[in-house]
Amino acid sequence: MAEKPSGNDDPSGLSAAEVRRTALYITLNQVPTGTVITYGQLADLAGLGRAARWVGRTLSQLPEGSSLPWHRVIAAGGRLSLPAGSVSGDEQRARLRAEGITVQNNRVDMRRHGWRPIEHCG
DNA sequence: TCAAAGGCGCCAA
DNA sequence: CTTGGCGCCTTTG
Repeated sequence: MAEKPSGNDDPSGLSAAEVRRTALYITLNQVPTGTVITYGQLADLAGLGRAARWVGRTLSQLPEGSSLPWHRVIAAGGRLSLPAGSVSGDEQRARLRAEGITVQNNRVDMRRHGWRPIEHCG
């Protein structure tokens, strides 16, 4: 007992980094269609605390077969972090629009599409 | 083991 | 709108 092999100490066979990344994928998968979420909130909901930066980087390094709604992840205030004109930026706008989300000037209405988990007191 | 750098979004002025 | 600073987590030597 009390063994701590440097590398992976997860009974599931997943490294700590893998678990974190998986948590992010799962949380991102929880985001319903036609809804958007911010990096900070996604990190918080994933249990990563305030690792908004880490989330942004992880999403930027997503594998080709992730099939995750990365386009639903935007910056705070409902602003798109991806610049219009870029491949991912253009695709993000197209996908959001295809889901019924109106994007104007790199801005999305969090009031209408902002994901609200259970909290309705506000 | 410890230390430092990197990278990115968030907030403020 | 632009710029600066912040703080945070991850990764590497």
